Amino acid sequence: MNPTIKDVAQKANVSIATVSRVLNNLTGYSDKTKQKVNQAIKELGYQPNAIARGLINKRTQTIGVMFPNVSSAFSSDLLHGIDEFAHDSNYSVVVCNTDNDGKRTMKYLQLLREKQVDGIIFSSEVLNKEYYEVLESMKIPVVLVSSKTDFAKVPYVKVDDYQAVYDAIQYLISKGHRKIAMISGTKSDPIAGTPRVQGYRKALEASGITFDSSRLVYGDFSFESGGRAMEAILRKAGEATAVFAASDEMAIGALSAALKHGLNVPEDISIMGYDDLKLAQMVTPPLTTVRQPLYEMGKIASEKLIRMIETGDIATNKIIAHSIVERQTVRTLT
Amino acid sequence: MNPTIKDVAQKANVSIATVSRVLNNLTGYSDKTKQKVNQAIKELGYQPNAIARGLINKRTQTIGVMFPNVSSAFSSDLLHGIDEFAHDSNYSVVVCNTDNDGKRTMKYLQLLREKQVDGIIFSSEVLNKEYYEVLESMKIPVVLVSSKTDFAKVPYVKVDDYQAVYDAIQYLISKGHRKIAMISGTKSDPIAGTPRVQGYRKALEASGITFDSSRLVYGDFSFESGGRAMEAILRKAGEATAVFAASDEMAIGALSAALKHGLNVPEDISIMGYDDLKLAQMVTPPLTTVRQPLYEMGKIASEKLIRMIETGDIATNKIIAHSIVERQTVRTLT
DNA sequence: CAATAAAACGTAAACGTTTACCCTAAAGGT
DNA sequence: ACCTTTAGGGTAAACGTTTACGTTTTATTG
Repeated sequence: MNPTIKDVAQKANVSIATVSRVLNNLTGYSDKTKQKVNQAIKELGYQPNAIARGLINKRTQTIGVMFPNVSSAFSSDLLHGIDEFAHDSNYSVVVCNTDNDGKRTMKYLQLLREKQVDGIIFSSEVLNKEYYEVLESMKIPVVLVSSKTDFAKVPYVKVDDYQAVYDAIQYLISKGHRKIAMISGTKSDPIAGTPRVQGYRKALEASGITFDSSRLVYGDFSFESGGRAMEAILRKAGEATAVFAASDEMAIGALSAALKHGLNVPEDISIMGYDDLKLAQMVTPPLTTVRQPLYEMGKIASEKLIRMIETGDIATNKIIAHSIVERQTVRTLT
Repeated sequence: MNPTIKDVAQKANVSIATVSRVLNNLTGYSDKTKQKVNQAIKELGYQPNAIARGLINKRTQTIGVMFPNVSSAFSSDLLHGIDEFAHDSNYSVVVCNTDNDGKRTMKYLQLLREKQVDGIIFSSEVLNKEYYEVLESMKIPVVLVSSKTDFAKVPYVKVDDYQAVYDAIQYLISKGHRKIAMISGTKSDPIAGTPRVQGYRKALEASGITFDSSRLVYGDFSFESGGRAMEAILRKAGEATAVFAASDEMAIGALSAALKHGLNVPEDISIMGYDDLKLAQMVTPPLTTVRQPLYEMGKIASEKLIRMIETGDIATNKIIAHSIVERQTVRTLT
C-alpha cells in the first residue's frame, strides 16, 4: 500500500486535516508544523490520491477527447495541441476513437460520464441530436473543434470552410486558371463537405466562370478516393488545368494518380490541397495547400474548454484564420 | 446533481447494497427486486460513478500511455491499436506527450500515479534508471513498446530491429546492390539506432561487402534530416546504388532530395525505408520499406498490459514479425 | 409442524481525501 | 487581571461506492 495522508499525519504528529491544509497550502498552521509535515511527506514518499480528491471535490482534472480516427494526421495534430494546453493546466486527457460509429460514440460518452470527466472536446464529427442530448444531460462543458452543430450553445473552434476554399479558388483563378476541377469530401458532410463546394461554386461565379458539374467529383477525404477522383476527372474533364481537393490526403492521391498517368505537376496540371498536414511538404513536388493550424486549434479548444470548466461561463466561438501556403503544385498560366 | 445509488435505492425501496448487487450482477436478490431496481435506474437515468468505485476497489480502469510525440504517424498508429484493445476491455487511455523531455516525463509519471492509473505503456523512448525507479515505486504493470530497458522484468513488444535491417540489406543485396548507403537514426539511440546499423554492417559482411564509413550517415529520424543525409551521401558516396533509411520519414526525405537533384528513383538510385507508415504508399513512387505492424503492436501491448493488471502475473516479451513490403523504390540491378 | 438451510436483503465500515465546525492557548487591549 | 480576538490545530462528516457481516424471510426437509 502506498502511504496515505493518514500515515503522513501520524508520522508528523498532527491531524490529517493539518496535512491536508499544508498540501493545499491553505492557512491554519505554523511554520514548524509545515516543516514537520513536509518532512514526513518526503520520508514516506507520499503522493496524494487524485481519486479520493476527485470524489470529494467533484473534479477529476480530466478531459475527454473524441476523434473519428485517432491515427489520422489530422486528429493527431489536434490531439497534440489539446494535450499541450491541458497538461500545462494540470488536466489529463483521455482519448476516444469513435471510428465514426454511432454505437461506439455513445458507449464512449457513457464511459466518459462514468469517469466523471470535467469536459469534452468533440472533434471532426457532427454533433447530432443523440450525442447532444447525452452531452447535455452530463452537464459538463463541451467544445467542438473542426465541427459545428445546429444546437446552439456549444462553442466551436474551426476555420471558415466556405471562405477558405473561396480564397483557394480565387488564388487559382489569380494564377490564370479557369478550368478548375474540385474533389470534394463526403457529399453530405455539413462541415467539410457542403460549405467547401459552396465556396468553390461561389468563387467561380464571382469570376464569371460557369459551374460545370462534370468538374466536381466526390471522394471521402482519403488518399485512395483522391486517386479515384483524379481518374474520373481525367476521364470526364480532361481539359481542367487545376484541381482543388478538399483534403491534403485526397490532393496527394490525385497527385499520385496524375503522376502515374505521365502528367507533370504542375506543368500539365495544377493541384491544390486543404489542411497543410506534414505530408504536404513531404511529397514531390511539395503541395500547395490551404492551411488549417491544427495544433493551434487544438490548443485553443483545450483552453476554451478548461476556462469553461473553471469559470463556469460559456465560451464564444472562434473562427481560426486560414492561409494559403504556396509550394510547388500550382503553376501560373500565361 | 446526478442521481446516486442512494437515490436509486430510495426510489426502488431497497438498500443501496441491493442496488449495488444488481449493478454488479452478483447474487442475493430476487427477480422482482431486480426489476424494481432496473426500473428506478432507468427512470432516474442513473450512471454509476467510476471515481467512487475506483476509490474503493483501487482500480480505475485507466491506463496511461507515454509518447515522445503524439502527433507523429508512428505514435498515432500505436495509439490507435492501444486504444482499440483498451476500450474493448473497458479501460480508458490517457495520453502523455513527453516531448522527449526528462522533466516532462517525470511530471507525467507523477500525474499518472496520482490519478491511480492501473498500468502504463511506455513507448519509443528508452526506459532509463530514473523512470524505472518511479515506475517501480508505483507498483503497477508497465509494458514497453518499440523500446527496451536494461532493467529486466519489464516486458516489451517490438520487432527485432537488428534482424529487420539485416533482412532489408540482404534484400537489397539480392536485388544486385552492393554499394549500399545507410541513413541511420540518432546515433546513440539504443533501440532504433545502434541495432539497426549493426544489422546493416553484419548483412554487408555476410555477403563479403566491406563496410565503408563514408556510406553511413546519421540523421534523427525526421524528414528533414533524411534530406540532409541524402545530400551528404550524394556528395561523399555518389557511387551508391541504394540507400536504406532507418525510418520512412527519412527515406522520404531522401527521396525528395534525390528527385530534386534530378535523379530518378529507382532507376538512378534505389531507396528503402523502415516502418511502413501510411506515408510510404502515398509518395511517388511508393516506397519499398520494412514493415512494423504498429497498430497490432499497440493492440498487443495493450493486451499484455491489461492481462498483467487483471491477473497479476508478469507478461513475456514479444518480438513482432517484420516484413518487407515491396513497392517501387528499389530496382533490380542486372 | 418444527427445525434447518438457503435465499434475500439491510447495516455499517471502509476507501483517501476536503472542509465545516469546534476547541485551546496565546496575544492584545483595557 | 480580565475579556476578546486570533492563530493553530483537531474532530468528524461527507463524497459514492463495495462488501463483510448480520438479520429476516422463504423454502426445504424430516
